[in-house]
Amino acid sequence: MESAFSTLAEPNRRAILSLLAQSERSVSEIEQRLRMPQPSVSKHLRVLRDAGFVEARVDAQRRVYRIRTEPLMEVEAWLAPFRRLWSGHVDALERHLDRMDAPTRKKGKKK
Amino acid sequence: MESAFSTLAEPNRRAILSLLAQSERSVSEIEQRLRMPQPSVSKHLRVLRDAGFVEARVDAQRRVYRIRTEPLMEVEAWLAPFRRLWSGHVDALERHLDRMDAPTRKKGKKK
DNA sequence: ACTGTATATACCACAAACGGTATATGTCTG
DNA sequence: CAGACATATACCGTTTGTGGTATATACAGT
Repeated sequence: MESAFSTLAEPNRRAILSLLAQSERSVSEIEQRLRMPQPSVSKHLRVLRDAGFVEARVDAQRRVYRIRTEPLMEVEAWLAPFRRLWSGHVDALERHLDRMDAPTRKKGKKK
Repeated sequence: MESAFSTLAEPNRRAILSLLAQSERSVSEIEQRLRMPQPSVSKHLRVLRDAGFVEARVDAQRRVYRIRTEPLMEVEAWLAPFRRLWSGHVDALERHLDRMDAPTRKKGKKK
């Protein structure tokens, strides 16, 4: 897994990060909240950790994961030069999202 | 290719977008500037177009591609909730840190 | 219509990612 | 020490993405 972007390409990993954005969580907490099998959670956390997106704290048998911001700031930095292209009409995003699939917004968009 | 993020996972595609951020370009211009084979450029442009990142204008035999901002704004929107984790705004973490070493910190924000 | 140019697509081979299952490692409790 | 619990990893099969090459489509100029 080369870059921050390819790490974020996976929907489950983005979900994990969004969850961890609220507060740190143990593996089993993530497993329950996101309803995904434990090996899958561990594997995605491994990828996220290798890419620097999360770090783990050991608490007895648990590993509590929390976000590291550096890779996210990388993404932010890559995005920065494009921001001038839309700074001015901010509501274009809302129109776009509304057009996509309003009823089933929680998962990724379909093709 | 499901999401905006998986589209951005490819380095060549990010390079194309960065190039198009400066100005619109024809396929052959992209091919020359990025030194990648023409079929590769066309294929990546196809993916970018399907994901809404670019659109093409026809100019005789040329297709001139330019950026569309909506998917980039999607990324920006996904990133937004994380920004508080590193921004200079006053949130709980920041107040906590301020309490720990108040004397050396200035109160203004960075920008 | 023929030729050169610009761009798109079809096909193939290969590598890598993902989900699922089983198993290994490690830690706590009794 | 056993046995339960928490997490990680190994293995496997399938899918998907990517680069390369060849070819198809479209337009321009003569």
